[in-house]
Parts: sequence; C-alpha cells; structure tokens
Amino acid sequence: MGRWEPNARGRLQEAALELYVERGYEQTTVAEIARRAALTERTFFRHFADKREVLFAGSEALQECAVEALDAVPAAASPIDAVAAALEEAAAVLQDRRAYARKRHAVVSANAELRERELIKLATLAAGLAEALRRRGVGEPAASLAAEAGIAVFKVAFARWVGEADERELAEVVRESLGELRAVTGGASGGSR
Amino acid sequence: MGRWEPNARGRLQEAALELYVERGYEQTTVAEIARRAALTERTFFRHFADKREVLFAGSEALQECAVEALDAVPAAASPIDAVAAALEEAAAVLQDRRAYARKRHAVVSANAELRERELIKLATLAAGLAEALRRRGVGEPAASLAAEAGIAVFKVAFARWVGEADERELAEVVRESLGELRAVTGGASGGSR
DNA sequence: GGATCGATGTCAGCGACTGACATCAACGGT
DNA sequence: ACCGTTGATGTCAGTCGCTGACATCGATCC
Repeated sequence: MGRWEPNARGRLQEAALELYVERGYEQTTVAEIARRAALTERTFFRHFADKREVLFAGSEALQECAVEALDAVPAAASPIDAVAAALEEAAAVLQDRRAYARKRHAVVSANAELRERELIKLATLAAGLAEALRRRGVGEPAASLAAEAGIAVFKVAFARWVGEADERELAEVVRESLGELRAVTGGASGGSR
Repeated sequence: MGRWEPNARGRLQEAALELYVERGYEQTTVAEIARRAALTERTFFRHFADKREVLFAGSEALQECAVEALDAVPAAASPIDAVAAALEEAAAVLQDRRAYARKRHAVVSANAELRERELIKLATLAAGLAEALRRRGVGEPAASLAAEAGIAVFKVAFARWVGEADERELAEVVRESLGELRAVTGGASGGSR
C-alpha cells in the first residue's frame, strides 16, 4: 500500500464532474474539487493545466485513435472518405461512453469557457486529421478543407445524437450528416440550386 | 468638452493591441493597458468583459453585416450560395481593414487563449448564419451544416489570405476555397473517389 | 542502510475579475 | 440661474485561478 491513495488524477476528474453537475462550473472552486478528492489545490494543478482541462483529459486519446484510423484507411480512398472513417472511429469510442459523454456534454454546453475549450480541442483534432491527410499525399487546401468539413459534420452529428431520445449509433448519425453535407454543398463547382 | 478625454473604449483597444504586439498577450497586464490609455483597470473591465475581449469588439458588427447580407440573398438561391454571399460580405469588411486584420491575426494566432476566443466567435457566427437560413425555410440539419461548412471554408480561406504575399482579395479566396470544398466532398451521396 | 526519487503538501504571491461606494462634470427641468 | 439626476470614471477591498520555491516522506535502488 502506497503512501497516498492511488489514482489521484482519476479522483480529481470524478470529483470535478460531480461538482460541476451539482452546482455548475463557475460556482465550483478548484479548492472544493481538491477537497472532495482528498487532495490539495496545488496537486490539482499538477495534474491539470487549468480548471477546465480536467474535463478534457481524454481528448488526446480520442485524437490519437482517430488519426490512427485515418492512417489505416487504404490509400485509394478519397480524402473525405478517409476523414469519415476516422470520425466513425471516434464516434465508436464516444458510443461506448454514451452516458458519460452526455453528462459531460450537458456541463460543457452550459458554460461559455468550457465551450471555448471544446472548440479548440476540435480545432486541434482538425489539424491532426489534416496533417494525416498530407502524409497520404493530399495537398493543401484540400487536406485542411476535408478535415475542417469533417469536424463540422461531427459537431452537427454529435449535437443531434445527444439531443435524440432514440438509440441510434453516433457513427450512423455521422454518416448520415456527411451525406447531407454532400447534398447541401452540391457537387458542381460553380453552380447554384 | 467633457470631463474626460473622449473615446475611452477606442483608446483601450489601441493600447491593448500595441502592448500585445510589443510584449505579447500573456506578458501584458490589464493595469498596463489601462495606464497607457490613461484610465484605470476597473474602467477597462467596464468596457470589456475580459482581457481577451478587447481584441474582439468588432465581431458582433461583422456578424450583423454577414447575417444582413444573407437575408438579402434572393430566396431562390441554395443554402450554400446564400452562406457564400454572407461570407463574401464579411470578407469585404476585413479586406478594408487589411493591415489591421493581419496584425491582429498575428497576435491572436500566437496565443492559445486568444485562439479559443476566436473559435467561439466563429461558432457564434455559424449559429447566426444557421438561424438566418432557417428563417428562409431551410431545415435542419441542412442549415447548420451549410453554416458550419461555410465557416470551415472561411477559416481556411482566411489563413491562406493572411499567409499570401500577393494581393488577392479575401472574397476571391473564399470563393475559390468553397469550390475546392465542393471538389473534395464530391457531389454523390454515397460514393468514394 | 543511506542516497535518491517522485508524488504530495505548504506557503507566499501575482494577476484577472467583481461588488460597493465615492466623485464630479454635464444635462434637463423649473 | 439653480438644483437634482445621470453616467462615466476612480478607489478599495476581496475572491479565485494559477505559479514558483521549498519541505515532506514513503518507496526504491544500490
């Protein structure tokens, strides 16, 4: 048995989410989170860069798995299909944590600072996907456009999935939303209608 | 003549941008900005919600003019073309403040907190465009997808425009980028390649 | 068994931000 | 011309996010 209770980081994450749900993000102090986890404020900031980051610890792993999925797509696939495969992989991960993802989303969407952090995580994911596309020979601006468009689709799909009462799979909503983006952008390069 | 020097808000914006350029955003304190503007820290926070917002004061006006441009598009136009018209209007506004826009962009892109704020402003713009699309009868998720895709195009186009040495018009880069998005998403709804 | 290490605690301090109250020129009504 | 109100600003005290420096002490390695 160690000198301290194990899993300090996990206890902080759990305590933070509980408190953010109970009284809201702004009304919660870092000292309170640390106290509920039986730690000190200083230790909180050794594990997480700031008060928001405690809710976004899994985002690097999600990005890694999306990028790996993109790298695994056959070279013959189009950029947008490669991005779609990566997003469906990410969707599958969130699907497995469905209850947690929804609770977390409720907290994040209730606060502007947390939404900002979410957006920069998505932008970082887009940059990672664009870089992976360039590795497979896609040029600019096609790589960035495919990645950013994919993230746009993912944002819309996630919002629908969270709001829906039924039990469709997130990956399915992503596929459907991508199809609707294709419909809305149209294929021709100069046309209207 | 008033009791105080006029245009306190403008002086604060000017002083802030100068200092952010001179020593960087993080190394600048609000007290220093206020002092350069011959005001107090407290007054700074009466004009701007936080230290970042002083760089984003024009974003509401930009959104308003984009939304108005969208509302003015003939009803026959497709959603994506309506969004394109709105973005070209916004592009024209930035084109007129080209030197300022580039200096400001250098400051914002050098700091993560400022990038977060920029992203949420763009997300707010997307929401405003989506709402305007819904007013013209576009359903969901088409409205959100068209708006988010438009913002994705705008982000990529703006980055290219800022990075380019030549003097192309931003609106032209936006149009070109939208064409490239169309090319990259493809028109068919299920196909690859 | 002693040196080292790593996770945590303690403490002092800065800077962002806020609420409460004071100030005082300008303005409008009488 | 006087006076009450208004609104932008100043002053001050205080909370909270976040950081650097140093102390603690079980675990681990030689």
